Amino acid sequence: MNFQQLRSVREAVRRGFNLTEVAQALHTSQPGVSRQIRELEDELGVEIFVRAGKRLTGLTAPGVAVLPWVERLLLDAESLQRASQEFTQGQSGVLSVAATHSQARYALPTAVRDFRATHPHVRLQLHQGSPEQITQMLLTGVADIGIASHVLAERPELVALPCYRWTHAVVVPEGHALLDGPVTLERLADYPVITYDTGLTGRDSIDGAFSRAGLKPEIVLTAHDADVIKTYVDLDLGVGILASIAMDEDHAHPRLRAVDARHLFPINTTSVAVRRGGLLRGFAYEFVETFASHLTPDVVRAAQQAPSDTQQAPL
Amino acid sequence: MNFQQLRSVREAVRRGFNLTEVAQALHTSQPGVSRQIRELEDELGVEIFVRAGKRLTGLTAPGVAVLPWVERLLLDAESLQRASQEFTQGQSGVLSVAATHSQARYALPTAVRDFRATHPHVRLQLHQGSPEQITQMLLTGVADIGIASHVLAERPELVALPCYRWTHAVVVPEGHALLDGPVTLERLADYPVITYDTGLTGRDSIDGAFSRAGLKPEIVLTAHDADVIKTYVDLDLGVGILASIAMDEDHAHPRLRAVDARHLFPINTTSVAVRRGGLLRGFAYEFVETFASHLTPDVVRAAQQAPSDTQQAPL
DNA sequence: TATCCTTACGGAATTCGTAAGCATG
DNA sequence: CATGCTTACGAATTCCGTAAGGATA
Repeated sequence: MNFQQLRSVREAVRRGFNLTEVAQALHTSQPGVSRQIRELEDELGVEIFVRAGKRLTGLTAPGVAVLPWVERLLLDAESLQRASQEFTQGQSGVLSVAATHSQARYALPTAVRDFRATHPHVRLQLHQGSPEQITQMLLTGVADIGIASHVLAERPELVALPCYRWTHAVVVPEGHALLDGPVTLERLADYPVITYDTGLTGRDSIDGAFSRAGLKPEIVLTAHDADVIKTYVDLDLGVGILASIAMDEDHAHPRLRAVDARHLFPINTTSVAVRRGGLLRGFAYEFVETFASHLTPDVVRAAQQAPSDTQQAPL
Repeated sequence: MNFQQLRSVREAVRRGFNLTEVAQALHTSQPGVSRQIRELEDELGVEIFVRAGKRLTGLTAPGVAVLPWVERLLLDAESLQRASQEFTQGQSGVLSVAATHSQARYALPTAVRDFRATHPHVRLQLHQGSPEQITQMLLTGVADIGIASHVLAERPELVALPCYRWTHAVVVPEGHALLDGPVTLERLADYPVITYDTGLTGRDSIDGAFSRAGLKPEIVLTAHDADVIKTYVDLDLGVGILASIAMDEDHAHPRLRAVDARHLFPINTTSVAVRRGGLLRGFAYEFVETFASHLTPDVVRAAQQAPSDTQQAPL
């Protein structure tokens, strides 16, 4: 068993069982990949891939059993390398962070600014994606840190640590009738609503609040991000419901007014997620601490070991 | 990076940095081992071992950081092989169980008998040891399953699952004065006591009960196991305190009488421990189930993944 | 001086890429 | 017939063990 064999298997699965592609990705020849896979299969004594004639079409039962271990071994090998890079490269290297739009646009900028000031030699990579994409980036090792307001760690391979809590705000054009008197769910439901797509930025908690109140608001537009919502509220298409952080002093809008809606919708929690059992470079832990000061390197490392629910760090 | 390099590093640490020994253990030449280590160090860019001239004397700081990952990679590689053996070897293979004397002598025999009947092609290896030795055997991969009445899983690399609860019994020769009337801690403390060594078979809970009652019994003999205790009680050296399972119908003694002491000492728990995150052969899970029927394969596997304290299975 | 690690060297085994073969959609 | 995996083969590389060298307790 060697790592090239494992890499070949992992890439073969990732690239839809096309060994020609795998060869390109691994910078080697196609017969080479074919051999690596065959050799591993021989050594283990099982067929990992289903072969339809001379074409790979899927995973066999043993393949399914073996694959998680292949991926784990390769991720662990990276952790080992990171462990030594800590000593060779000091405070330099690459840090890859995946976040949803809301986080990247409103929560992360100050953390990124501060981090770049304290860690000038770290190349920071930011990837935007849906919660599912972020999960995937963490699992494949594309990203080291994931940040989203959605539960990321439904997978045992990941640990999520709560960072901060936030609430929604209602946004209307200046002089809107809703501004006269207190905002209630009932009054809100009288207007067309503009808010996030399902699964994004606390949309679930918005739906939940309305349905618990027996209300069915007319949702006229769903968007990926607060900027789009604000744009259409400005065009008077409806009333916006978005994360209040998107309307704070730094992101005020000349013609729009925000009303705090924490009394209407449940509190949401933004979490940082990392691979369970993995190792990150020291500065990765420092980035998390910059983003959420209570998530010190020790806290995050302990959560990654996580014998019990240590990951429930206090907010 | 390759597995032979990792094996060389691991063995070098285990064998006290003597590469000549390592070479013998790995069935290779000593210069070979030397090279493997040097190559890994070159690739990682760090020195793993402290060299005093031409002699290895210890681990460097990077070495300490890297070693856990080396061990984890090698254990994972074994898990991968086990995953495929499940398909090649079916219900045959080797199962290594480590247990304390008490467990091996009184609790395990029926499980072993039943397991051998249902799994005739599994070669069962039993290792006796102290709780610390059992922990070590699990960590190094010598044993797959550990059984002890002592907390084994103080280490994050292990998961412990409670199997059954048990209490102590007081053992005296036939006609002993203690048999007249109820047994209390106070009356017990009037006699010389024979019981287990510190750290073994609930000795801690015995000490605790006496000290809470403000009593200091005279302990005239401490033993590793119940058989020794019974022998000396029979010689009238004192009053025995041992696990009640050692005096049940199957292990009754012609001249000795047991008195239940569950009202005197705290309840003890015997646990099964396995490596967290590891994979065992199917029959290993079945052995655990044979030993403790509520610890089904699914329960144990879930505990090994253990995002939270799922390992607290009901008794 | 005995033990133990490193360096040097040569043969053997492995590895890998090119080219040809063949099955599938 | 274009795509894609396997087999075949030869060259290059890597690997590994023996033998010699040097350092330490």
